[in-house]
This record gives sequence, structure tokens and C-alpha cells, in this order.
Amino acid sequence: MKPRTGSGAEAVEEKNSEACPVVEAVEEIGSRWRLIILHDLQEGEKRFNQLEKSTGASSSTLSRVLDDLEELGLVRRRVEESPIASYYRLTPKGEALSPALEELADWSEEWLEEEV
Amino acid sequence: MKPRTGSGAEAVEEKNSEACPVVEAVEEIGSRWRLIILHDLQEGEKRFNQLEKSTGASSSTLSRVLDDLEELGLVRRRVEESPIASYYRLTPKGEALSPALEELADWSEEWLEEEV
DNA sequence: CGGCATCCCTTTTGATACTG
DNA sequence: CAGTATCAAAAGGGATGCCG
Repeated sequence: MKPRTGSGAEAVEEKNSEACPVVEAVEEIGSRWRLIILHDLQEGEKRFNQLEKSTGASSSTLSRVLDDLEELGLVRRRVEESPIASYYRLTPKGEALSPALEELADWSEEWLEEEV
Repeated sequence: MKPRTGSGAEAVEEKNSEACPVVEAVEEIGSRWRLIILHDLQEGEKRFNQLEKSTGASSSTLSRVLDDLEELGLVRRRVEESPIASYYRLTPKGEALSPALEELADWSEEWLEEEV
């Protein structure tokens, strides 16, 4: 979504967007760590290194993804001063993904774990 | 799923797999075209070039993704002889994703389209 | 502890061209 | 029509190191 390097690959996203809402959703949250972190935060507010441990993401990845998620309005950062610390939690928009993630979890349990 | 030569991502995958079904789901279907094609096929059986048009994927991409999806047991190919043609449709496993995709669509409509 | 920068590898996608 | 092959590029991700 965001080119880390300077050059431009702008404006080529219009074609599918109109027809299919799923496509738009996929554009926003359709990557391994985005989904995983989003899912992890459904449990509630967490700190940076809590996420590092619970998700297994590297700090650089976590940093980038959290940044993206914040920009997309899915996650919100809160900085505490007294015991200096950062907290991340879902916005309503992020929380609203819960049903979708649950469905995904259900599907996974039915088709990937127990070979029912 | 696929061999990662070189860097060590193996341990991470194991770690998350146990704890989180969502992660496993993401591993299987978590890419733009996988999701899009899966969603497109929820409508029913389609032909190669129908998919090309409706999804906007290039033929090479479509070919590869369809191939992957077939290997994963999410999609099934059927070749017709009389009017020579190939048809793709979802397997039960693929159809079972429908609720998840719908939830995703709902979310998208609520949070991405109408800026309520 | 939280997090950015850099470098580099892998995966995914695309463009293009070429077959049965 | 349905694909495959190739080549190239974008995006995702990880390792490491540095910094407040």
C-alpha cells in the first residue's frame, strides 16, 4: 500500500473496487500480519512487546504493520507517560472485524484442524 | 506450506499455528487473488476467461492462483470435451468460506463504502 | 522498552509472448 | 479458449543495529 521507497506506483486500484466490497476489505486487511495482529488485539489493549511475543512478529514488521493499521483507522495508539509505555487497541472499525475473524476461525477449525 | 529457504520463519509459524486457527486460515487464503477468486466462485461454476473478466486477474496470475487453490482443495477443475472448455467451482471446503466472506463484505460495506 | 532505518530475501502479481 | 513460460517488479516480511 505504501511504497517504502520513493518511486511511484500510484492509482491503479479502481477497477475491482466498484463491483466488490470483499475486494476492498482484502485490500485493507489482506495480509498475514495485518490479520494476525488485528486478531490478537481483539483480546484487548496490548503493548508493543506483548504483541511481539504473542504474534511472533519481528519488531520492524510489527512497527510497520501497526503503523499501517493506525493509518487505516483500525488501530489506535495510546502513549502512557507515568510508567512510560505504549498501548495499542482496536478502534470500533477494527472491532467490527471480529465476526469475520471468528468465521475464519470456525472455518479453520472445521477444515484445517480436525479432518471432520 | 511452501518451503522457505534461507531465513528462519519456520519456528514462528509453528508457534502461531497451535494457538491461533485464524493464522492457519490466513496462511491458506490470505492473499489478494486467492480471496477474490474464491469470492467470485461463490456465485457458482465459472470458466477460465469468465474469471479473467470478472476478477480482473491476468491470465498468468489466474492460472497460478487457480492452481494453488486446487492443490489446497478449495477449488475443483472440470474439463468439458464436447464444447471444449474448463470449468472451475468450489469444493465444499471452498464453499464453507462463504460466511466468512460475507462477514467481510458486511464489514466493508459498513466501514469502507458508506461513510456513515 | 518501543520503534525506526537499512539491507536483503521471498512471495505475489503483472506484462508479454507463445502454444494446443 | 485455456493455459504456460519468462522476465521483472511490487509488496510483505525478517535480521540487525541504533537510538531515545
